[in-house]
Amino acid sequence: MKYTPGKIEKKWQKFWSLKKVYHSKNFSKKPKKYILVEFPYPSGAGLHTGHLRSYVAADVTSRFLRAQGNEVMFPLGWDAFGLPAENYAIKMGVQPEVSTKQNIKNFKKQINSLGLSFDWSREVNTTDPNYYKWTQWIFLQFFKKGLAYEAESLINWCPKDKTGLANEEVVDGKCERCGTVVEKKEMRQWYLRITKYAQKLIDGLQSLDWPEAVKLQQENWIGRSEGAEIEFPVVNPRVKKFIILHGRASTPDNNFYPWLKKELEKRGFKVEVPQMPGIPEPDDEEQANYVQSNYDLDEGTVIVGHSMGGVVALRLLERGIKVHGVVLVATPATGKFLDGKPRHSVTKAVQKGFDYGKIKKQSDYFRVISDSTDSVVPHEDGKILADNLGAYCKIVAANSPHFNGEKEPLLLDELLPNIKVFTTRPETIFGATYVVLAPESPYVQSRMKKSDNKNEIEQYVEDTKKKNEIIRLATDKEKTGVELKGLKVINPATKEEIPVWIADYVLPQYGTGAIMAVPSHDLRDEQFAKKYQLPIRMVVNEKGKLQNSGEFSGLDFEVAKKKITEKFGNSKVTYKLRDWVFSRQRYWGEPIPLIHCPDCGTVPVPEKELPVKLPKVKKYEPTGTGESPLAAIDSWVNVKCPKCGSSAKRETNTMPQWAGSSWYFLRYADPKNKKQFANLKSLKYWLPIDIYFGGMEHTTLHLLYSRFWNQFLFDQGLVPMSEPYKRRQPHGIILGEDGEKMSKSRGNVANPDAIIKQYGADTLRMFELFLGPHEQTISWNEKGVVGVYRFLQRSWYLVSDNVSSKNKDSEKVLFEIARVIKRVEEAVREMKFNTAVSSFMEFINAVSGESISKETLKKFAITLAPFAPHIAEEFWKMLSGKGSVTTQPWPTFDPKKLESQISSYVIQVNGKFRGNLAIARGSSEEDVKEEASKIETVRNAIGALKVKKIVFVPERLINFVV
RNA sequence: GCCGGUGUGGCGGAACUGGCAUACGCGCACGACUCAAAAUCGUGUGAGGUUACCCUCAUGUGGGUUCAACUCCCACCACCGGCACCA
Repeated sequence: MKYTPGKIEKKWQKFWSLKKVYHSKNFSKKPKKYILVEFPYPSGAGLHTGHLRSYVAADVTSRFLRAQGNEVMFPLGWDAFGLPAENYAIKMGVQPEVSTKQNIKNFKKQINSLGLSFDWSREVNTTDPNYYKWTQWIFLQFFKKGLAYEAESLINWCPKDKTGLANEEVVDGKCERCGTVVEKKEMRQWYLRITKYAQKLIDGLQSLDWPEAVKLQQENWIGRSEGAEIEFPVVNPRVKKFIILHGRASTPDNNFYPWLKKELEKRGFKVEVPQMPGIPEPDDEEQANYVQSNYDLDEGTVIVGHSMGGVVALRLLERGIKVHGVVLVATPATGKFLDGKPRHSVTKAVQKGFDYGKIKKQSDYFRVISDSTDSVVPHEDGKILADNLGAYCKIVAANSPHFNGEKEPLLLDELLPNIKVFTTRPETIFGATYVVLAPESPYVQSRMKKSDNKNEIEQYVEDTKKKNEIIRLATDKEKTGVELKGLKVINPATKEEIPVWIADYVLPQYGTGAIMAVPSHDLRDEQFAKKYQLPIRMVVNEKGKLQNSGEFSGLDFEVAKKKITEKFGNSKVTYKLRDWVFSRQRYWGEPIPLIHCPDCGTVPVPEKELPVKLPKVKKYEPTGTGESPLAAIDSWVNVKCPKCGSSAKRETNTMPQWAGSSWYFLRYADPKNKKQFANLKSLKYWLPIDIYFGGMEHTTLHLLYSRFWNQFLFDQGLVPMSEPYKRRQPHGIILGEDGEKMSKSRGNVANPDAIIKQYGADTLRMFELFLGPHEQTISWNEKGVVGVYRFLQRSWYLVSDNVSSKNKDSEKVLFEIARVIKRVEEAVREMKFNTAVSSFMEFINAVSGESISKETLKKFAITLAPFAPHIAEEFWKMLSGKGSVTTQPWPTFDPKKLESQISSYVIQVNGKFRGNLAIARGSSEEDVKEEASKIETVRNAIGALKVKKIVFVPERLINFVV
């Protein structure tokens, strides 16, 4: 009988499917194992050898664990949303829905042709509305907890894919998918606040059984660094005095006034807080009179007017008083109040109006600060004032509504402009000889116009915008920058006035977007300082002791770091991780379930209306304008606000491909649930995942994102564990035969179908494992396939030649079968599948020609089944075993059979191999020594020399030292 | 630059806890079967010296520890992967 894989494999695949042998039960009494492989996106190209790496390994593991008596869940599904699927549909000129369905069908066929033991009863598909309903639902939980937010900012934009990208999707300044150089684009985008979980994501790694390399890579990506934030006050010699005008019913002793006075005085300014007349219902003119006649206001004065005090400040200027600056804090402009209570004096004062034309000329600058949480004065009033005064209006969240807190630190920032820097080396502050701002820094924007070299700065900022990420981030590039002339800051340690520069080597999104430059102890600062001839001062010597550092000189740098941080700043931890850009301007993704209402703002779609289904459209190509194709579908976009019922519009951006894959492993536990994404009881039974097989390339993408989602869901009490993946098993990349990455354009993509056709799935499976260690990168080389095929063929003859015999096992066979079971068991546990295959081959080589029993052949079939399940089933049938080989318990072996009665000793002289000795097990050192000494080669090696010492390792080795 | 990893025959690779380096497979050579070929089976296959037996040298390089090192320690080299003007 010949081995014909083509015939037997189809048959058994059908059998497994019909008998549902791989379906796993919830709440079985057996111990559970959850084995997971990364679910594929069903591309048009079909399954490739890269997929096989983890699928086959995970399949072997699953089958092995089943045989060992576990309830094993080994599911698969489809990650079918996203750019590749959409691009493929565009290319084929069909709807993504259609091509996706087709591709899934094809994939499934290929997967089944490999005999993989997936539990198809748990299949999920991210594009199925019953699935993405829950993706949307989870998104809304993020939204409700303030972890999904909308912001306008510079993001990475891929001009080819015509969509925004997350930071993780940009590799070397290029789009991770298509390799196009990304651009920076100012866009409104949805973000997930993954940065809030930065620390948790680092901490969680500790307890996981993951390869160190993977943990490290995630840790580096999150990029925690400890340092300090230090403020460098801006020099403004013209300001001598502050006068704080309190609000309508206040006194100088309440609100933030005493605190602010103290803070300003600490910095050497004169501060006055007049006790205004006429409270609680004052007259603005009367108060202005009082201030005018009792206090000196001049061009060195800054007036801080809080609420009604702001109105008085404007009145003073209207009268012709000149001051240096005016800061209006929560100052009313319309006379309307949010709480509806009347404040007649204020309304009366405001409604008289102001002569803004005149007022504007009386102060060098105006600044308006409103509180977004104000419960009295609408913050829109601030905008009105700012417009009229031509000033910059800042809307912030005050410590206490209407700035009624005892401390309002944001005010201090406004009154005393300073540049806040982040540094990991605060101990070098005495060497900070200049400060550098990122060109994108908002401070540069507001300061630029006043600068002495305005044009030069504007030009530099413009130039920076035009540079793409690659050029900007090239480290070998010569540093460039311009000085912000007319601006100086004070080094808080040395009290020196130092210059402020703008340079693109400082990045806007890290730290505070500003640095203190210490050219003596930072290479980049040094390059910059040398080019622009800025001073360089050594402050730490080679032995790590401070010098030229005032009272800190002589201290060890570690000690100084602590002390200096305490004295001049605050310790601060920053992360490189950035918030996750979560919207895409493409069609084929989950619609973001939000509605924009002109009155109510952004309103979530009510839960019972989920899923927000992706509408069917004719044109789904990207628009390129930064808007999703969905925006063009009026009938879908226009809806009623769920809160107030007025006309509103749907959010038209879709989610990135990473959304559906961020929680799919939870759905497998309870895939058909209509009321929840999965019930807690099922999750408790199955999770966490025992082994997660997948690629290294997902370490800082899917693996990080899904841990974040899971941790969030855990915090909401929706999942039972904070970490989903107990053990991670990455695999090496399979390169093409030419040693290059497999790609269609190179034409080096290996097609598994051809091998299956020629040699069968069992050969392909075992060959794939035999190629090399699972974690290692390997080149696909089909030459070796034949070796595995020969092995299966020899196994076939071994079994078929012995089925009808009544042989007994020879001693050798008993030893070999025990050995192979043991070795395979160990190999699977340690994921050394290549050596498992070797063990099988050695077994076949060793027992050919031996007398072998049916019992032993059955054991062999069960052991082989995880690797080559089809042929193993056939063996099982031939050997008249009952049922399926896949449901047989793992064979046991007698460990005593492994201990031969004869020990083979290695004989060494001076550590060099000189011969072997076969001697009865348990022989004494004396006996071994005597027998060994008789061997000629050993005698020759010892010769006339004297044996000084004998090293004896029982049952293994004897070494004569001469 | 920083952080990981890997270096073993012609090739893919194995070697437990320091104990016969090169298992297993490919390839190659020779032989058997055959009219012949393929397939299959058998034998051999690290390098050099020696026609035998045997000796010497070999696990990226140089050193060290040890009776004994692919394995442990130190220094260096090469390649692969990740991060990277991250203050």
